[in-house]
Amino acid sequence: MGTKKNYKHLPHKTIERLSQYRRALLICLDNNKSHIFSHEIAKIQHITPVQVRRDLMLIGYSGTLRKGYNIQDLIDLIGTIIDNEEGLNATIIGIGNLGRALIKYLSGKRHKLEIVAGFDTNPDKINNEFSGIQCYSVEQLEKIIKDKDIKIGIITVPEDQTVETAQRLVDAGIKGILNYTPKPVEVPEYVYLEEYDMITTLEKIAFYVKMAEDQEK
Amino acid sequence: MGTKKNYKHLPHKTIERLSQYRRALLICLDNNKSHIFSHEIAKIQHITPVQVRRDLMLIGYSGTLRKGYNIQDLIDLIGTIIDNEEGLNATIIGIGNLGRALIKYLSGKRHKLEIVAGFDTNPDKINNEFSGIQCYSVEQLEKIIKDKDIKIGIITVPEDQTVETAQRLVDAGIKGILNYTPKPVEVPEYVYLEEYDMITTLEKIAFYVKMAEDQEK
DNA sequence: TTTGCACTGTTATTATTTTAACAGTATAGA
DNA sequence: TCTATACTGTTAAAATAATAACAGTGCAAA
Ligand SMILES: NC(=O)c1ccc[n+]([C@@H]2O[C@H](COP(=O)([O-])OP(=O)(O)OC[C@H]3O[C@@H](n4cnc5c(N)ncnc54)[C@H](O)[C@@H]3O)[C@@H](O)[C@H]2O)c1
Ligand SMILES: NC(=O)c1ccc[n+]([C@@H]2O[C@H](COP(=O)([O-])OP(=O)(O)OC[C@H]3O[C@@H](n4cnc5c(N)ncnc54)[C@H](O)[C@@H]3O)[C@@H](O)[C@H]2O)c1
Repeated sequence: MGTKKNYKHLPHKTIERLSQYRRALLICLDNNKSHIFSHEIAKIQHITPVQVRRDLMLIGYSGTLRKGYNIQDLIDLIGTIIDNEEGLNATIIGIGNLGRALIKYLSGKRHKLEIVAGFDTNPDKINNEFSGIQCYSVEQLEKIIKDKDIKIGIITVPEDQTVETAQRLVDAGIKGILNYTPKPVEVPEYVYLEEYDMITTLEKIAFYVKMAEDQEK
Repeated sequence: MGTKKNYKHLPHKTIERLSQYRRALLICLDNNKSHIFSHEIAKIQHITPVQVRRDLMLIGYSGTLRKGYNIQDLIDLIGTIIDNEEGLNATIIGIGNLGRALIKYLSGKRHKLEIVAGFDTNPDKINNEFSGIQCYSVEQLEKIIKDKDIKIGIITVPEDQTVETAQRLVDAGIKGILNYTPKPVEVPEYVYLEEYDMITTLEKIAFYVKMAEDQEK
């Protein structure tokens, strides 16, 4: 057993929750709190206190009895686990409605995970800034990904441009892709891919709303 | 054992995948295909053929040996499971960048799950249409939710308006909420809640990209 | 007309994730 | 100083989800 934990074996769901815990903790910190109980975190995240404690156990963090967890320490520890020490650069391809919403939301939020460029094909967008992020022509995609050492690409182009865009990102050496278009993409196994489609979430909600209604009858 | 399946006990993950299968199938239908194999569906969704077959088994659908599954039939069956027969109306609160992206994406896509109204506080938005959807003043929220029988609310207001918005939706009788703001909300147990924050997804990607890099060394 | 193949459908097994149970302990108050 | 309380940390059990194993079957080619 070395001193360095192997966070490699943390459950996927724990990784997701750690990110969520940190966001909640940052808000608590703003409210001038120094400590927080597992049941308080749990309430915010709609989960059980046990699950919170178990996650924290897995990352080897200990709180103080009757005081709870030190918020700043926990934020820092979560940072050492999920952040890349040197930081990780990301880019958004397609500066339309969705792309702009995401840029605006992310810009300046995370210093270890920064949007450092946007790309578009529309001349009206190219060479303009959006929420402080420069938009480049897609023609420069490969060059700028290399120059700025961009590792993560977020795809928000029109559906019919998705496959080509993903391929170019992969070829340019990107390591992670977040695809928000409804067109699923294929990537080599060494590229980490996540896809999100709101319709899945909405239809899931619709299903459970329907189930609840059927129950009533 | 009645004739009607009790889809109530379908795994949550299966529900999500059914929605995804249907989206993929609709695309295949456009391409003039009549049948599809489990391994074809699997490829699109980045899962295994076994998982596809298992999901279809759970909903009681049988394909044809050596021909695969009838696409139209499967689409219809998935519809009877996840759609509400009479349709389900939804609304988006906050017609900013994100709200507009979502409205545009959803409008006209699903006839059983329709966005029938938008709400905003900004006079420039109110009484205008966005992708064919009328935007109303939030002052009319309760009235229009009742009049139009809206069951699902999508929240895309500024963060500091989230809690109040959610409360009003609940009070107005909404049954499902999809919260896209970074502020977690609390709702009664009879309201089905989903929250999505891109930062979770991005930080998860960052984590696995980092892990992959550490591996290389 | 038989054999191999390429599929589906189902059961069995394993892995992952959540929940429960409970032991341990510092603090506050009697 | 003792005891109840309100927490944390850990192990055990249960629930959920994914994977594997394999039986069944009809077509196609020989
Ligand atoms: N996953 C979801 O929940 C979700 C929600 C809404 C929209 N979407 C999808 O996101 C995508 C963007 O939606 P939007 O509303 O922002 O659309 P949009 O039309 O407003 O934006 C698309 C942008 O991409 C640019 N573009 C076009 N081709 C390009 C290329 N080859 N390279 C780079 N940029 C290019 C366009 O100039 C435009 O600025 C669409 O595919 C849409 O279906 C997904
Ligand atoms: N979950 C995610 O991944 C994600 C991504 C991007 C943005 N966001 C969040 O989504 C929200 C919207 O982002 P945006 O970029 O569209 O912001 P925006 O400022 O462009 O839009 C917000 C809209 O809400 C309206 N509004 C303000 N108060 C309101 C109220 N009380 N009721 C109804 N409407 C009201 C505003 O007039 C505006 O039109 C923000 O909270 C943002 O943080 C989430």
